[in-house]
Amino acid sequence: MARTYDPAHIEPKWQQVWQEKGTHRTVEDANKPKFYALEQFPYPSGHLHMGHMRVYSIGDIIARLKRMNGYQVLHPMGWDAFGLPAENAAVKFGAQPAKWTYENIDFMKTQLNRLGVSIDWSREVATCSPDYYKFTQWLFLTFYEQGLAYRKRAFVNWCPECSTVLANEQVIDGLCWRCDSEVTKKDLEQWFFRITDYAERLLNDLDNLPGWPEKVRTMQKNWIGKSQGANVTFTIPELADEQVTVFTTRPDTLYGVSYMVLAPEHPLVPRLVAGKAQEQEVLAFVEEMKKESDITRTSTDVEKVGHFTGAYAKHPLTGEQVPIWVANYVLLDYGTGAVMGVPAHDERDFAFAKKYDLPIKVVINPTDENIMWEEVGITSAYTEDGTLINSGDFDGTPNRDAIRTIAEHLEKEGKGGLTTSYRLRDWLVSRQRYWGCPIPMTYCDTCGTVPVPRDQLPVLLPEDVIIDGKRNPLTSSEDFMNTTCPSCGGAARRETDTMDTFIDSSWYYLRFTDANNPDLPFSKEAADKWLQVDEYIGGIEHAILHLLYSRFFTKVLHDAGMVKFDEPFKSLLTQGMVLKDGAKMSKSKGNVVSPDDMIEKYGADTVRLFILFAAPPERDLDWTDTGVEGSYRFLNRVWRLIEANTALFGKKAATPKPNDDAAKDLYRTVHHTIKKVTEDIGERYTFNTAISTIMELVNKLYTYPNEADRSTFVFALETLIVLMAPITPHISEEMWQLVGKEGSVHEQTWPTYDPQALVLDEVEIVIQINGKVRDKLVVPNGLSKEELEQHVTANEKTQALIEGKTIRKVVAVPGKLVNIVVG
RNA sequence: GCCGGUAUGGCGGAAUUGGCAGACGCGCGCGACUCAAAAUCGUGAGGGAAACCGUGGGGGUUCAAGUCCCUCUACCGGCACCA
Repeated sequence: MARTYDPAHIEPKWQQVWQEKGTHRTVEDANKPKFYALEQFPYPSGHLHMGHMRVYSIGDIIARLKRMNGYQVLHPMGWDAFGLPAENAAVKFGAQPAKWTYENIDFMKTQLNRLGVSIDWSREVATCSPDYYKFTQWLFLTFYEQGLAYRKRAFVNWCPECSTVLANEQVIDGLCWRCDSEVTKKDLEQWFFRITDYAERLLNDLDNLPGWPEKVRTMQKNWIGKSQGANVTFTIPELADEQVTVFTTRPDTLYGVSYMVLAPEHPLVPRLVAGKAQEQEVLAFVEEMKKESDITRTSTDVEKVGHFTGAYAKHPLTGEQVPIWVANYVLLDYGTGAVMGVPAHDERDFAFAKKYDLPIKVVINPTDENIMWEEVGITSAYTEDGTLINSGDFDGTPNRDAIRTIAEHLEKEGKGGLTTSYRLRDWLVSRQRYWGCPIPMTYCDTCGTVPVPRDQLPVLLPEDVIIDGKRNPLTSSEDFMNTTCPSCGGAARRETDTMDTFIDSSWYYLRFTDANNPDLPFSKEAADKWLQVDEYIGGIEHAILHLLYSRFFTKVLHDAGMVKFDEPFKSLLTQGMVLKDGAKMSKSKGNVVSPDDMIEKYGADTVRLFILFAAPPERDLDWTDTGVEGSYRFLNRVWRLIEANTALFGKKAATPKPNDDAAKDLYRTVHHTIKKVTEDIGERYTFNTAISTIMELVNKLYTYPNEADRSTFVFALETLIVLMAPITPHISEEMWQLVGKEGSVHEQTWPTYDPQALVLDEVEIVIQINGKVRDKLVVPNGLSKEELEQHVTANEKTQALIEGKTIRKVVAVPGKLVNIVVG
């Protein structure tokens, strides 16, 4: 009686066996090469969705292949467990954040195991566990000691909905990354990480990451936003020659300056307007601007608004009086917070000058032209290259050269020089929320800001707090707030902000290498052994946030001597979204496909197979019910093939003796399949084509003649089971047992192909006439160009095709084609 | 505006180094099995009667272009009054 394929029965069975035998434990074996396969760990929101299924299926197939290929593989999993949803659950239905989170983790862990993912759970981490966040605090202290964590008062991004501040990276088009509320500004004293110190390295080292998608590297480049130019220092005679510096990318236009603009928040503004007629008007404007977010203020739709301060600066080279303005479009925290206005050569400045009737002074002529600007007038900014005019000693210099020469001249005079600006700002890491890692700092009236010593970590999150979504919850715990100063022992106050959860996830990949170390975040030895992560898999949504922060962390820890590498992720695979009917799955659209339902109906192997087959990993994948049916059908097809032939198998591996044409062909196909699957899964990550090649093998096995050699047939079936093991682990294990093999299929050595076996005796050659396919011809393999040409031109079929025509040229490509050009 | 990516049958996609475009799968047609259906097995198809035409449009290089070069278009994404 034939057994039918029953995933509901075999999948839980093998999952239990693997767990009991510890099959997925990390094997530490110095004789083997290492491989660190990592998927971005999930936030424990409650349940895994199809996107999770996809990322973990991709990671698992890679990890399993490497294991069978003789690598020691680290394939761990954890939980990005701090975050606002746990607090929202507390506000909404009174849940305790910790309890809510750990219950979600339990459930999602079950889901992951049901997918058959080969995870070493002995290294599991949850960022909300004191065992983990103790070391997040430990590392915060490292940043502090390195001078990279500092506190400053600033206008920061504030999300009213989340009642907390946000980093620049968390403001997307002026909206909060999590809740899409409009972000406003707030003047607060907050902790920052000095990521701008690393801007240049974060930018340059992108070139050392060939394993990253171009797209992600470009996004990071854009975000860092390097801009080369010059600082130019003006003086203000009426303020006792106080200096004010502008940043410009066009120092070559310095002689064309007709005004200067400061950001409204620029510290000089109140002094410039003091006692002037403009004072009231300007200060009112400044107050108005402080309320607006940078995004609204500098949006392209918003009109440029400026006010004259009544004050003048002195031009550093000409000594001319330059009127000083304030305007909405100048930002305090980019460049120097001040710009020079050159209307003749900048479109924005031109529009501003026209609006406020400021002088326009031309200082660049198109090369080889002598335009009489005074006569013809100027109707738009001239932004092309050219030659300097009206520029003192620099007249006649090509403007490209003048960028450098003018900057160098300024430097000699002590009035500026070449410099670089970045768009990247320091990372604001404080959050006014409860469910996060407490910042290990205390404030003492006597000693000031005092870090909590490492031997007093962790600073535990208190439980006697009020979470109402309004105030900072930690301020509601008197016990937490009031502490003693670690330095003088006197009364002190604790920092009540927690850290941005992106700090937790900026180092978890390091913790996995030494997850149970009680004394250190990780040992240098373990980190240096396993890092870099050989393949990191996750969504494109972290292209800037998590991936930039993690790179920054790694560089800081490298500089602190804690690790030898300075980039964490050698290769990055950004998987596409899982769509249904061409749209993102969402509850509101009602197009959500539940992984649990699918696994229940078809089994995890079918889900994995479909996910990997339906699209290459980096593209979006459209979930189709008929497609899943097809994958299920294929597994049934394989099952029946094996089941019907179990009697042929012996305990020992089959030794193929291909001695007839069908067997020879099958033997060659098996080796071709091994090669293709090995390369597609192991190197190219095109799992879809690996699977299609396996399907072709199965199709061939179905048409294999009964009278052809059995040993080759069994060899093919055995190889098939092994090749499927990384993709569909449960059915492969079951079939391995079904045919009487010993041990686990997952402990088998990955087959290697014999290049000799791929060589054909005869090959089919395409015959082209003038580049068009006209016929095909079977010729012996291995003919040289000349032999092939001779062979084909002498052939009757070819003769017939070219009859009556003159051969002008013959191009022969061995093994492929012969193209005959006739006149 | 600057930067990056993508474009192939009815659909998902393949073609890795310039060498038979459309592998594999879905869907569809036909056949076998069946009283019938499902399941399964087999089989067929890019368009066109054909010459031929076909990889977003136009041009080019080449014996040969989905693949290389130029140019344009559409869509997706990042940055953006960034000085």
